[in-house]
Amino acid sequence: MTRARRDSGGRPKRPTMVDVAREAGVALRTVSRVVNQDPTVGPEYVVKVEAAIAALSYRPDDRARQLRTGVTGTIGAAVRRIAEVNPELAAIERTARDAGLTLFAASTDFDETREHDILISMCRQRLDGIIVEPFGENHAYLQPELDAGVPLVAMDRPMSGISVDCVMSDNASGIGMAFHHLHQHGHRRIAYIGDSERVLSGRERAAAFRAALRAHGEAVEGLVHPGEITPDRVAAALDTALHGPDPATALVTGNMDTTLAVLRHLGPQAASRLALVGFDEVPLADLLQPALTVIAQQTAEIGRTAVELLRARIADPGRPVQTVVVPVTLKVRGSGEVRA
Amino acid sequence: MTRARRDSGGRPKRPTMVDVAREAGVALRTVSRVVNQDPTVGPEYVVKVEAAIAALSYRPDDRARQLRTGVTGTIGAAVRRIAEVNPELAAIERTARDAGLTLFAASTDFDETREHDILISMCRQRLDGIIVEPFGENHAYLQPELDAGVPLVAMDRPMSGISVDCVMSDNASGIGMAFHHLHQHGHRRIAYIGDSERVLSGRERAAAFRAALRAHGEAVEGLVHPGEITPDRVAAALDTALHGPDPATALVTGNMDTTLAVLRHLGPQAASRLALVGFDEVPLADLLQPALTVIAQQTAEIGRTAVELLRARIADPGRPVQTVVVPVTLKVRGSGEVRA
DNA sequence: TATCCTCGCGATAACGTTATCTCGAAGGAT
DNA sequence: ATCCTTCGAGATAACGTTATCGCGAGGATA
Repeated sequence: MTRARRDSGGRPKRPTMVDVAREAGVALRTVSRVVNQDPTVGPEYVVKVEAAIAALSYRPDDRARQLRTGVTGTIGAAVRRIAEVNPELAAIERTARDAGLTLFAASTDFDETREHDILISMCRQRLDGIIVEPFGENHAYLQPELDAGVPLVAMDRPMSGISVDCVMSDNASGIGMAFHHLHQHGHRRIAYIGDSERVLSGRERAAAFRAALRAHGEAVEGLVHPGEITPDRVAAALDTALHGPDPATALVTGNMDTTLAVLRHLGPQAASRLALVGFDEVPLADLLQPALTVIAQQTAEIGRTAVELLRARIADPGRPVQTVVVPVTLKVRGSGEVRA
Repeated sequence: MTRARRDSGGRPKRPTMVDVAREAGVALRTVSRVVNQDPTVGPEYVVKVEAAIAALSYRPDDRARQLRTGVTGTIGAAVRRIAEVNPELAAIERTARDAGLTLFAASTDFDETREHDILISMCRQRLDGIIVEPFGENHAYLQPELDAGVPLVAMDRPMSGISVDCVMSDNASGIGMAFHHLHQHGHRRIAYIGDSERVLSGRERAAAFRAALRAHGEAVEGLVHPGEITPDRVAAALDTALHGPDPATALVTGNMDTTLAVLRHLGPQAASRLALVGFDEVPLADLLQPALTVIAQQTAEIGRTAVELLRARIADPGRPVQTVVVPVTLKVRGSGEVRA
């Protein structure tokens, strides 16, 4: 057992390959070969080196290895929120692990500046590739990184100002399915409350809803309410839709946060009388009364595809940019089957 | 605009400080000084270097910097699940960011092998410190890392086999509060279903519940059911507690997953007739009927404290090991106030 | 036995950055 | 006018690893 050296700061200094080589009485390069399981090393050397590694409790420094080899074996994921229910991220982590890649995840936190900082930081760390759930308005600042060969994949929404691979849900079909489902249950006044049209997914969903209304010969006025997802804004939209002269009897919500805001504003009693289909799965949707009917995104498929797109681009930086659209499914649970 | 060089692999090669120095006509060291905002650089040099940086779209390589300086500015968090509701992790990310630290989070996924791999990988990356929500039985394999000066903090549970800083909730008090609350509402047969006593939190909570029963002169038999959190096991425990000769009228659940398993097994009708207090906050607890009364952990405080403990240890590796116990609070919402 | 490979280990350069040291020029004091 | 100090920039080593190259020993072939 060799005592750990300490540097001037007083903090212990970890042994390096040089130390191991000295301890084992072999060359530095031989230690490297043993660590990397190079088969051309003689068995007696392997024994000596492994003994020295154990004696010093040597641990290779990945930073140095990465610097030398040029690859990090790590991909980054800049998502809106880690630490919240995020099945896409879970799928990304699982897929990355299966591919032997380490995942580095960070929350952009609905903050454009933070998104910028995270992405630039990931570039400076020379990650092998980056998956981003875009939030900002303009990502043209990433063009130099793209030119430098940084593999980049957008998830849930395309990026603006640059051309990158993208995987996203079929928003239009999903909204169409929700509308159609409610229409089939006898509703004629169906309202929509959803996210702001600033982001593409919000734009697509609101547009699809307007199109559905028109296709069924219904008027659009007073029924489509995109905007910020704040309790107040959602409450106002809800009041307009439900308490006007020609009140809606059914509602489609454009994403999970809007769905929850609606449920909280209405309260359990009123909510149970309203026909409601939410876009996006909601945790514990099955425990609510009535259980919540939703348009579910294939989140696992989206996350998996994001990693596969990224791996494909890492393997072939020159391949054509690709957009994958993943279908959505209707989950009938009760709230969407309230009759008019 | 200088064209990006390509290495033999065909992938673009990013410009380095040497390239910038050549472009700017200055020494390598001067570029480094500009990048690091060294005030001793003459203004005309700053202009020249910054122009060269922009022209080449140079981006410093953090790996090389980290290797040279020895610090990564990054802390790791090995938690059971990123991508699930995890307020502790959210607080960790926020606190780390405010401290100028990058957070690297990974899911141990309730898998001891995976936990081991993640922790070792974090050590190899020479992160500045590690926060771990321990899962495995024995962490003695981390002793060499501790000796080497790797700062380590346990969250939610202490670690076994090594002595490290720890922040955790006051489990015993929480269970006591839950029991007392139900007792005050007239219940005399109160059952407990919770996690396995294999882990310390499960052990503490079950023990506290037994102690509460004894303190109130109640018999313990048939009322305390620790074990794996599978739907079948929870269902069996529930049947034993509720359908025996002397059935329980109230229930304390030992953690969120148990609470959800109970609610799902009982169904909405039966659940609304049972007095229930859950340990741990449940997402959407306010939307259930009745809304769920819980013992809430101060998750934000726990996450923040974990980072602070880690920073303190990074700053002073020799400081005494410290355990912080954070109080819990009772959130009265309805389910715990069902009378006997 | 001489020659040619082949195999396996060692010396050394290189990855891209920062830290240490040197050195020249400028400016003030004697 | 000379010396000393100060200031700012350049040359070079170093961080810990892997890749390239060289070289000596040993076996196969002529």
